[in-house]
Amino acid sequence: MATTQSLSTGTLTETLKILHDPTRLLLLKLLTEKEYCVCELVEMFDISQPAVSQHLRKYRQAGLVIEEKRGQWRYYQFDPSCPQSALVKSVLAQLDAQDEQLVQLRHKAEAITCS
Amino acid sequence: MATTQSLSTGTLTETLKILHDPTRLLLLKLLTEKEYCVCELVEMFDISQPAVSQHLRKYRQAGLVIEEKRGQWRYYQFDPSCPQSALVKSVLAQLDAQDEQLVQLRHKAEAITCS
DNA sequence: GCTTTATATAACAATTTGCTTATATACTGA
DNA sequence: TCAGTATATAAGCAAATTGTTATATAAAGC
Repeated sequence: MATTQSLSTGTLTETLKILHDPTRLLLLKLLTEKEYCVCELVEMFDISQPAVSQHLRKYRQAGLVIEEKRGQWRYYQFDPSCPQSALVKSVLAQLDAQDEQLVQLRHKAEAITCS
Repeated sequence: MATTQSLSTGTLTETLKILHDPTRLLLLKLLTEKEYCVCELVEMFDISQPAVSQHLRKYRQAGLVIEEKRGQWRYYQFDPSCPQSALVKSVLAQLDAQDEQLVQLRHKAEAITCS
């Protein structure tokens, strides 16, 4: 259950600005479920590797994700302790669990292993 | 208490796209509290009348607000029965009730009467 | 050290956004 | 009917966004 927090208009709208892109919203939804390696995400989404990298950078700069370097790879996951956590969770909770795009992405993820 | 609903990625991101603008977010926050006449909003925000009108149009087109014509004036308020209602409420609930911009707007509102 | 693989950054084009000013529409009251 | 007030729409512009391709960086393994 997401607790209510107090965000300024600035922080709130900055966070919404990041979430409003469909690709990025789905990306973050996945990152709340488990950690993903960048190369897995690149295979799952129909955009170039730099595009994925740039989306992740936005999340990194906003402090919404945790990045972990392991060997050649970088793993990302949602940071549940970030100040915007309650907002992000309540927004993502509105997403239909059976949303076609989301289901398709999860399906793709199953067939992919990084390394 | 906002109930959880199921929105598609499309509807969800379209709604977030509307909410991510600071002016528009504050505008909608006010419209959830009580109805406002356009001319009141124009006096309260430091933007031109067409700018306010255009923000309201976005909300109207997204089905988030109710418009009521009374005489020469048009009154707007948030439509709590819209499909995105739970999302909107949970987003606005994250806004600090003492947010400086919000407090200032409410203060301005007190000094304004339309007609 | 060189090559391969993973990832980030830079530079750029197309599109979208949020304002502005100018103008149209519509209601009100003398 | 005309003038004033309220609101919407149109046109135009600067800034921001999201993708692309090209390139830089860094780790891994031969």
